[in-house]
Amino acid sequence: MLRKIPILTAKESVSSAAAVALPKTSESPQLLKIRHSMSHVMAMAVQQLFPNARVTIGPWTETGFYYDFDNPDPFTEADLKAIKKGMIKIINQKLPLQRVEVSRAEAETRIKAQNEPYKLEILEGLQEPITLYTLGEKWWDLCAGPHVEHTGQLNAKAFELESVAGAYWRGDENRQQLQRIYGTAFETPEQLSEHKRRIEEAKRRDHRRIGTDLDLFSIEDEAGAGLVFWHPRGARMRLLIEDFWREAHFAGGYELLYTPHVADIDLWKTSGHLDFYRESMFGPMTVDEREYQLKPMNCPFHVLTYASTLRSYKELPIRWAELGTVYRYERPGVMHGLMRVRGFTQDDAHVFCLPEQISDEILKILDLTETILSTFDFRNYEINLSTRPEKSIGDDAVWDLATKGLTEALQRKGWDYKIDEGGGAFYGPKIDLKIEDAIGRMWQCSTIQLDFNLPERFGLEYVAADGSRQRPIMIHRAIFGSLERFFGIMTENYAGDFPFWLAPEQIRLLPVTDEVMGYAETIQSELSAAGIRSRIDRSGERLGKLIRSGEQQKIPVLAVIGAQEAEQGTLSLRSRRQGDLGSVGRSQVLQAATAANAARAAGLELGAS
RNA sequence: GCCCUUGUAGCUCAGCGGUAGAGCACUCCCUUGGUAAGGGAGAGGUCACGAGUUCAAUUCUCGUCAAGGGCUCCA
Repeated sequence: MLRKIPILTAKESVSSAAAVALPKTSESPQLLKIRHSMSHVMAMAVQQLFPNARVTIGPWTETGFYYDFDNPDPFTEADLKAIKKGMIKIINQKLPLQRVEVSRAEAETRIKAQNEPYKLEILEGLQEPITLYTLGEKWWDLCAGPHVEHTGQLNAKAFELESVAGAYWRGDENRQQLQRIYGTAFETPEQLSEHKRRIEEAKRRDHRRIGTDLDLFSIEDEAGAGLVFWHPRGARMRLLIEDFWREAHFAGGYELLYTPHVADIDLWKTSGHLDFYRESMFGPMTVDEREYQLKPMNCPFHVLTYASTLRSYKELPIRWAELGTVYRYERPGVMHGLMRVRGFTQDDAHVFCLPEQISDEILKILDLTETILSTFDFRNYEINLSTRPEKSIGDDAVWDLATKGLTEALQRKGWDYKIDEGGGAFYGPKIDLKIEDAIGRMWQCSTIQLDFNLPERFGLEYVAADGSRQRPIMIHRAIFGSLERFFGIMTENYAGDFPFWLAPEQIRLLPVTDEVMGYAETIQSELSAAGIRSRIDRSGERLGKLIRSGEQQKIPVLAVIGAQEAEQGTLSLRSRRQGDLGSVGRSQVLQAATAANAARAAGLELGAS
């Protein structure tokens, strides 16, 4: 008999294909006009309602538009409603938008007549011809366009004002704080509702929500902002991730290090971090009249480890990795769940190698990166190669060699990449990798950076074949970046529906009656002995409730145990990803679960019984 | 750090100048129930923290801390 079970397929769990496509602004010339014009309509509506509001800039963004105002009073939610109404009125009037070319002098006269100081400042930076757009007869704005021909081409049912936020004039925090109103607009109401659906979807996946619901982690007021508490379920997942990470690194020829959490502040003077990042570091502490610093980076420690003995060229490449927890002072107001915290764990590694080894080493890193990320179902990447900036150290020959090494490795790997000319750090070129999640968002996690600076500062050497002392090339790399942040991204990618191997509780045993509790306990100890994470639901509720709780907690496999199962030595399996798996022998379940863990699989593979 | 919003039970939220409520979760009792909520009872709150106004503050004002949306920043 077929049962009606809402089944989450593997496909759905990682991607929810949308029927309505939502182009980015830059991908649709028409949408660009709509959004750009919409911001002008909004500005006009605002000035009708708030005559004291001064206009500044109002560009489109990839997902909508905004306009920054200088207004004596902050805008409220109620104001947004009124502004929206005003916009609809303007749209319905089908006002023409017309491009007008004027001389600088005329533009200046017109702006002064309207008392718009910000516009005047914008004008200073413009070159002739100066263009402005009129909206109807009374309102106009300095603008290069393009715009729709008249507001009738804007759909009054396909736009929304979304939020008010503070923003600085010209993005400079020392200048006037402005009121920014964000909005979005589409060609059709269907697109708008799809846009809203996606916002809801992102909310549903929010790792902060899931972290609380599934009891994975918390951040405690009493302890301080940006400091993460891993609860047992989250800690178990983190451990699984770390175990996998270690295994992959040993297989990739790395050795692991453990280094201290604090060290003499001189280390950070030598490394140069103190000069550059003092404001982003936790303050120093004095012990025995010596100043110590909580570590914001692991690299100096790895460098010291390298320097602890004389190295031969025969030892290179040296690959050392560490899950190193670092602390950085983040300004209040910038923390965000696990994504931006003050204490986090870098999956940091440093490779010390010869110049001619660069290409091979980078390729190995790219391979390892792919191995690790794809295990979490991140398979689409966006790669950037950043080259030498103007202000930088090291001589041209080394930069060329290094950049060539990175390029060569990317080509050998067969990955497409973009070049960010001059985007490298002052101390070396780098490769950054972004991963795409299930709903199309890009997240930068992995980074591979060459560093000519630290080996220099710490005087690192190796003895070359000819007996001379040479400076090794140093590569910094992180794959997850921050373990905390990656955990957040991964959680949102899976929407909390973790693959079988990673779930903190893999199988929940649901006894139909108390009579089968003994059998359930036997199964549970069998599973535990095999390293499979299971629990018996002892709440004593009816089966329907047990199922509901299990599904709400996103347990990958629910195993119903009744008199029938106890008698036959089976379990009735219900998988979140695979649906009803029917009645399965206990040894077969054990086998399949063990195999799934070993293979780090998303679900169980049950052979014919 | 800056702008706006918020902070009431573990979670989601209601409430209000006279000292506290709901749903879910939790505990106990009844029910032994077969694939997304069985019934009943109970416990649980310095209303974030500090100060001020007031006869009286969870409620109003100010400050602090934290969270959310942005801005700025991010080795």
